[in-house]
Amino acid sequence: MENKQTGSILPQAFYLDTDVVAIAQNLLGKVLVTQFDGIQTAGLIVETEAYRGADDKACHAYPHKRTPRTEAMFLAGGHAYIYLCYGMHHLFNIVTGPENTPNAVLIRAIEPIQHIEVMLQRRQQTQVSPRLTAGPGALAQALGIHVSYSGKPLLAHTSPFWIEEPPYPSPSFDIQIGTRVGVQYAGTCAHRPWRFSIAGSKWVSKAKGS
DNA sequence: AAGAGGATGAACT
DNA sequence: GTTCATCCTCTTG
Repeated sequence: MENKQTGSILPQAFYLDTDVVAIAQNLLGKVLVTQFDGIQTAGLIVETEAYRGADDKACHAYPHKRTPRTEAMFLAGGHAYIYLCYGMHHLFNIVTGPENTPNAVLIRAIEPIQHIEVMLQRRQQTQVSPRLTAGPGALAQALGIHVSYSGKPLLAHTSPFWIEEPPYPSPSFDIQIGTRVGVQYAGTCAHRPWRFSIAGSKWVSKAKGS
């Protein structure tokens, strides 16, 4: 029942890199923290996907297309892009690159770290298992993330969410590379190896088409 | 104004 | 492996 505050928040500079694919890899092993109603829940990022608005048909903002939904992706790196998928799942993305560069990293799975009992309650589960936080819709629900927070920054402890360095030196890991899930409509872009996960982690989602 | 489909997950057979 | 819940967004007319 303690709110650990040991990690340091990643600065905006981390998110301003124009290479969203590199950032997607660099986010593995970092800690995603959310804070709602004064209670923090957190998990280690173990699976990500990169989306690039300029030339990636799988990206909602392709090709640089502004709509009310994708507007948040045009913010500077270090903001959240959250949208509702299939009418019920809130998918959490991190905007990257300079302003007006609609790139984002989808967080697909985390390893629960903090206030797991709160996550279980939000998910209406009783047993801790990968089902708790494996998959973008699952982890968003576990962390209390809602589309109404789309466009919020991740840069301060006053934000609803942010990303920290892990509180202790994390062991080195290999990165598993694959194709993104559920983007078959994107033609050849669907074959891009832009899905990354921590090799061997049991907290990574089981994807159908990869 | 209307319709199709989606960066999913759970519960089935 | 298959079905389907559920609703917003975008495209088309």
